[in-house]
Amino acid sequence: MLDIKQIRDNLEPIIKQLNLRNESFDYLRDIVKIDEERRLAIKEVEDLKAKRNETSKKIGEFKRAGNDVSEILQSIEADKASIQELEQTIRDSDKKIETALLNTPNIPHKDIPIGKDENDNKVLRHFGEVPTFDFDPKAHWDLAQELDILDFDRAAKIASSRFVVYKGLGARLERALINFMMNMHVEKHGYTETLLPFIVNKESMIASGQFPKFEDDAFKLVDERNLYLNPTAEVPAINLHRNEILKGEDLPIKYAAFTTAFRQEAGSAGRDTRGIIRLHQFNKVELIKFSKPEDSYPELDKMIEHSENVLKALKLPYRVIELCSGDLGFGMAKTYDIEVYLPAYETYREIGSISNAEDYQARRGNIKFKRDAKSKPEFVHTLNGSGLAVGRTVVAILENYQQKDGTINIPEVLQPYMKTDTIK
RNA sequence: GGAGUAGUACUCAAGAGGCUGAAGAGGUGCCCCUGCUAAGGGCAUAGGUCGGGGAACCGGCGCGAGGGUUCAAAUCCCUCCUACUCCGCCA
Repeated sequence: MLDIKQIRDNLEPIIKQLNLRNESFDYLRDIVKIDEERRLAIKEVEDLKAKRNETSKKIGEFKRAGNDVSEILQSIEADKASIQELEQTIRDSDKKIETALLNTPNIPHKDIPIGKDENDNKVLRHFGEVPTFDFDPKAHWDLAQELDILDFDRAAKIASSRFVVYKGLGARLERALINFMMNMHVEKHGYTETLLPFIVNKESMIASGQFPKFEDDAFKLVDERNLYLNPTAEVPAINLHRNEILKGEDLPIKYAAFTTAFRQEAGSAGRDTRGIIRLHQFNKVELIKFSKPEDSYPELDKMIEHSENVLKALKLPYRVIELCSGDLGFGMAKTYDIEVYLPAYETYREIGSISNAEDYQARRGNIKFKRDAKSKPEFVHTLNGSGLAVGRTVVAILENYQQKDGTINIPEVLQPYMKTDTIK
């Protein structure tokens, strides 16, 4: 959420910067007007309340002394209605401002590329060699079918389309990757291991920025409690510290979280219908940090390095992209995508995304810190990054490590986890 | 799922509508006292947020959360959340 005070003081620059997202945020001008009226009403009602408090005190004193209070009572009778009326006005304004702000995305960082859509994203760097094959490389779904390690038909029978059953060494590869990634981030990169709820409530979805804008993407439980299937570990992890004031000395706080993610893929009907690139359920290892504002960009750089290290260890070719203003996610100020090369697609596909939300989620979730015991609480900055999407990593391994005979070599670092060097 | 109890500041805890933004204790901090330590004594210790103001400061809200009754609510009423105990079910 953006700060209404900041908007108040920098209205035009903020609108200008937000408009780089290729939407119009001119409505913020009206919001600022409502905010002005609201503050006038607050001043008025608080003065009335101060008067009422004083009068009430006096009534107490009079009664104890046994004096008549009817005259005093009469003197504030009219105020009661005014207070109620003003409070209603304030409530209405609050609601309008809150709704607008909850639906307003984060301000893009001033240094990110300006652009319309993903075509304007900026490629920052490449790693690894795109593999060359002396045969026609197959798509992962064909490889998987021949190896009998993925089963889409039975998954559809059990659940629906966009689910998969992993089988045999396919299942073990998924599990190996989860363990490998978690171990790396915990042991080498110093993140604290967490295992979080896979179901989250509405407050958590709002704080992390999924709601109210993207309710259609979530799986809602049929239940009066407003519970949803976790769409990304970012949601439960960010909410670990919702409504908390952290100690400055504890920052940055770094969590690594494996979760299964559930998504409706509402706007993606017909896209990536084959294979396991886009499923309703997939596994992901996620990195989350809570940092001091001044540290968040250096921490972002470290985080992207941590994500890249996974692909480097697996020896998978990838590139790093900086998202332009038009492609930037709702709650983020700056995002890097990591895209892995997929031979069957003859292109790079997203396998991870690393972002700095600055204080946007912190403000929604009321996550603060104190520099020391005496100082005023400030909002933290929150960062999240994939470390990585496990299913897509399986795709990348199957496709990049495939052999002419349809078998798959296992990357060296995974062999201890797989207890084999080939899937055949 | 049933039946019950409870949620007050860092912790424990008092609290029957006005004198309670909250007794008391512990803890913590500073000081005094002793050669050092222990013990003892004194003082301090509600945060947070919103509004006004250049600021000092003033004011609103606040006793799990949200509503309500009242001139006035920690205290009365309603809804919800959480924790605990017992029973039932269960990996």
